[in-house]
Amino acid sequence: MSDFFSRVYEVVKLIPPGRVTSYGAIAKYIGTTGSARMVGWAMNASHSHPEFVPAHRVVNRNGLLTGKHHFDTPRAMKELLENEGIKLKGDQILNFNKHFWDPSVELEME
DNA sequence: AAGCTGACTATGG
DNA sequence: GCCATAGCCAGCT
Repeated sequence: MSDFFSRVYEVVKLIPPGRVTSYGAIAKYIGTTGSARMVGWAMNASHSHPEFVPAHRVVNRNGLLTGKHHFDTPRAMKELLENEGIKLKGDQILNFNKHFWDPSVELEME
């Protein structure tokens, strides 16, 4: 498996409960800024990962649950997020800025 | 082997 | 402010 995927999974697993981040933020943290698609692709391949990857905590830059349809059930993502205390308006995360978790900042990585 | 697709993001009109 | 286009790169057909 590529290191890229391992790093994505590692970062995603580091996302605290009740927090969310964006594909772009993860991509930036890894160093593949601009390749946010690859992060999403890694999520799609997360089913090949031996450990659970909280992909439901990863949303797009708008705080929209774009990847919900890739879960077992379309509402699984929403249910998981609400279960962690995140309020949602349909597929849109409310107070997204407040729940936003930037690995480049929170992990104080340089 | 070559081309298309995709869980994104930024920029331009 | 919303719609269209371009850049990104690895996996799948």
